[in-house]
Amino acid sequence: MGRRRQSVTIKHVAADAGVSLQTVSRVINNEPNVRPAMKERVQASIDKLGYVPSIAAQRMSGSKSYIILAINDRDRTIADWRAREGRDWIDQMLLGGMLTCAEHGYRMMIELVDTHNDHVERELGAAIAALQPDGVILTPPHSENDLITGLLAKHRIPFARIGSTQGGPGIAITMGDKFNAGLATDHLIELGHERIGFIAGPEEFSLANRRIAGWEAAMERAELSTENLCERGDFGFDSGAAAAEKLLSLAAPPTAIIASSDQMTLAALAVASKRGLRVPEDLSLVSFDNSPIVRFTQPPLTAVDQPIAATISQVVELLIKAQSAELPDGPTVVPGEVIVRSSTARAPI
Amino acid sequence: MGRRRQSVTIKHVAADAGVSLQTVSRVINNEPNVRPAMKERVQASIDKLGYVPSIAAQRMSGSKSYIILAINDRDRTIADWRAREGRDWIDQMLLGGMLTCAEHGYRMMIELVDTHNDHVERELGAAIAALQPDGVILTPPHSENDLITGLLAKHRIPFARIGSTQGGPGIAITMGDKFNAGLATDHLIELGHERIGFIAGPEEFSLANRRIAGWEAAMERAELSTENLCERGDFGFDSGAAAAEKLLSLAAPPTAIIASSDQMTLAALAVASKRGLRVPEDLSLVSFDNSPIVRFTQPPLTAVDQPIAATISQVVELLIKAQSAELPDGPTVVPGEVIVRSSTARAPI
DNA sequence: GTTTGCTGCGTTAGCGTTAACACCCAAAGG
DNA sequence: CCTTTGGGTGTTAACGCTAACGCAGCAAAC
Repeated sequence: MGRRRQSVTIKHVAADAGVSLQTVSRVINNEPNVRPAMKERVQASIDKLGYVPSIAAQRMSGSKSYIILAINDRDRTIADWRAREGRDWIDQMLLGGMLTCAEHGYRMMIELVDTHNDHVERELGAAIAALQPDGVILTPPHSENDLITGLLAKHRIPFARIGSTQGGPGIAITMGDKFNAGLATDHLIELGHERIGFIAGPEEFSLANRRIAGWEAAMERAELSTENLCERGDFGFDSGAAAAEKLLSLAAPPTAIIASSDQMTLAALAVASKRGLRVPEDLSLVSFDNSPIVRFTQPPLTAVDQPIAATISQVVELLIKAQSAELPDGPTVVPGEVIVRSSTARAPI
Repeated sequence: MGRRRQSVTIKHVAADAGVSLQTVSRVINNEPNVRPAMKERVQASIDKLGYVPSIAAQRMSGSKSYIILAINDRDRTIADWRAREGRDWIDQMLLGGMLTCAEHGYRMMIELVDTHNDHVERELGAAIAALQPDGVILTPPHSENDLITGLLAKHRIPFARIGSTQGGPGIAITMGDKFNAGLATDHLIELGHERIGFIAGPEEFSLANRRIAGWEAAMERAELSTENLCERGDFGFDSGAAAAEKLLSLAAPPTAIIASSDQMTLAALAVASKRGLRVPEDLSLVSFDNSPIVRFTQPPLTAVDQPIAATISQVVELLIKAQSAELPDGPTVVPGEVIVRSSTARAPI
């Protein structure tokens, strides 16, 4: 196999236009101090030859890499995949991110990293060194891993922490978990519910706690008790079932339950049906995530839509800007909304 | 902004180990003719300094780019995304591909390209010139676009055509559409069905035609008629509903329907329920794709599982091998299987 | 004892691009 | 008229890595 070379390089363009390499480079990068006539001439040669700069070479000579790296948890991703459970986090992220990247001439790459691994730092370090991205997007639970954020800060790479409200380096952006949980709770309160259960996510996800806070605040505003009404799960089906069992076994069981993931809500639905409870007549359910599956359950679920794509899209814009300008200071919040379907109704009398 | 340099380069390692750059390079690339003692010494320095080669530089010096590029249709991807309809093609592809890439030290990148655009060639050309991938994966309908395959062949980049049985350059691999359709049909025949309808995909997808062929062959083997029993859709809900209406309005309506996508099957389910037909007592349904949603419908759908992840995984392996060895000649077929759930039952008497 | 061949390293010359600087020329200022 | 300024362009030297070749040293073959 012979060495495979780039077919048409900046040299060819320069030769064709009869100018120096640097002038072509200037045109490519839209730099000032090029006469319009010259610019046009070079551009004509570029178009004629179908020249596209090699990002590898661009990166080599010290400029940007035009790559935004999104870090996801490998274990969780693989688990989701095997289960084919339809948590479409990656899909949403990929699209929101990729389209926005493309608009700015960037590309997005996904890297799966093990969270529960001793050498997260090593794995991530390898990825950054190999790819030299211009920006990094951290998804939960990586977004609050100090080792990772420290590493990125040290390398001076702009990065964003999705789903984190903590201060510190990097852009913090959340999907308004507290606000959204409040929305869901208010929706149920308006329907006359007074005992509203909450199935939260695991403690290691700070968003889980923020959602609890939102639910509690809404309950407090309405002067309703939250005693015993909060259980934790791990976002998966089984844990959701266990939590729902507990809540529905209470002496005064809730007439509505908000669960922090579609899977857990599905579990609650199954438990309710097993216990002979009709949804929504006897029990109202509100889900979180609004992934595709909730439209096809019986009944279709009222759900809080998490604006993943919009969030990632905004993050990408911020990261690209971050290279020239300074980052915004406080955490950014992208609010979601409640999509009302048929799993919520007026509270039973 | 100062020029951002790679923190630890091959030079540092060479200096630390007291050897030449080339020797370090040889160790990195596992080349022969390095004494074990030397190799160990260099490796120790690499580990100590936490060195990782820059893929940009590797690519520059004429070696591989360690990037596999997956081309998807932008329009369709965006449409799926907007609709949140849970077609998890990208998810599956990403995972099957990324994990296998990672095993071999490669990375997978996704590129969204407009099919119905005049400048597909330009867009794709730009992507390969910029990225210089070691291999390209073409998904339908790109896989049968001669402009694209021609371009790749010209650039001598190994590529795979997913879902294409056509001969020609590149690796052809399909998910056994004909075989799988036969499986689905046989399943229904075994249950005693004699009038089995088929809702196919659009003609521009050759897999749609192969599925029809599989269905027809199975029907023929069982000496059953296929007359009027095949309708086309575009894989989406509405077209599926229209097709189901037609089939169920026949003088002798089918007792079972196979639809070529989950969305179309969902539509058939809705149409059946509107017409007062019970599934599976009055009408059996078999779906294609087995995406997450089919487990949560009422009843859960019997579906042909398309082994997307496994297929992409295998393709990646082939592409990586293709760089050194020659490609396999004929088209490869990865068979799927029928996942039996509750939407199929014995034919009504 | 010379030739041949192989192993195990080092040296050099790029790969395609941009940063940094050098240069020329015209217009402005003294 | 001579300087200064700065816009427009070319030249050179990296960037981090690998291919290609060079050159010892040693063993087997003639």
